[in-house]
Amino acid sequence: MNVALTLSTANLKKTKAREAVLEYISHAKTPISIQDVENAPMIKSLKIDQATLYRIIHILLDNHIIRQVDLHEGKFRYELAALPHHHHIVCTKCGIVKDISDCLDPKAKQSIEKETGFSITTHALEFFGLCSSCRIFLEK
Amino acid sequence: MNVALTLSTANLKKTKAREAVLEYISHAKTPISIQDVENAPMIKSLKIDQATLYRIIHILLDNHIIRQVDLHEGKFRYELAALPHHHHIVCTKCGIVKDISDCLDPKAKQSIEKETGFSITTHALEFFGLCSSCRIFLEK
DNA sequence: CTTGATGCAAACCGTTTGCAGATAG
DNA sequence: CTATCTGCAAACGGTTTGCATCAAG
Repeated sequence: MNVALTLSTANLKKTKAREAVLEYISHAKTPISIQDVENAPMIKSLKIDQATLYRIIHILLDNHIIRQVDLHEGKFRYELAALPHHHHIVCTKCGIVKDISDCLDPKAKQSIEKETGFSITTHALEFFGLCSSCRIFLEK
Repeated sequence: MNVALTLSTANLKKTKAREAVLEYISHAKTPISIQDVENAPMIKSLKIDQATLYRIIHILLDNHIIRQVDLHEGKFRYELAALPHHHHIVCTKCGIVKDISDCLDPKAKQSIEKETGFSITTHALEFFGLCSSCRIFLEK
């Protein structure tokens, strides 16, 4: 992804902080938390304030450049909004997160809308369990 | 549900605070938050400390009397563990929560375990949208 | 009588905010 | 030059903790 172009397309001022944060998120292999962002060497060296990081994240969310992910950790994570729709599986021991391509049967949405009278805009689906390494470790 | 019996079956001391909290949760129609618990008149009149409420909730969780629900609100909710497995739909405008009976195709679990190498212990599925009242209100 | 439950106060973590000064356009 | 982005510090809401006291068994 072209970070500078993405920012200018969204009419956002190009600043060192914004470029660094977006650069970091766009290279992440899993959804990342604000804490991950602050600890990234690339960001640390710029000494960006935590409040600024939160503000940048909100701007990127508002402009649909990133999306929020909630893996029931008591904090949010973020990933590029351009990624295709998918879900996540989390290891409850080591915390590793993997993407899942599988999704709901699309018929489910309609039947739930009918059942509840809601109009559904989004859904979230998270799986929890043990990754293969943790499972092997626990079996010993 | 018999609150006193539930506590004694789990070898938990029967106290006013525990009985009141469990009584309250067992009559709730939707998953409730700690804040809901403290604001319930029944609980308020007993002047139970917030720290105590959190401790009671943890004990009930540990003993599988209640379960944690995460509706992406930045806080947790709780519901009776004895309720049959189900999911939730949340109105993003007014916050109302409804239960959903629908669930995943059970085949999905196996295919995801195969795809990822994880052994899945739980999953969570949340729907977000507008309830019928809020939708009507917004259309006007 | 003894273990463990409670109240109180302090602290935690993730997040938001107000304000003054810096900087992109 | 002006709008807005940033750093700093303070505060927030949800949650956890240490410690002394109290009550269930």
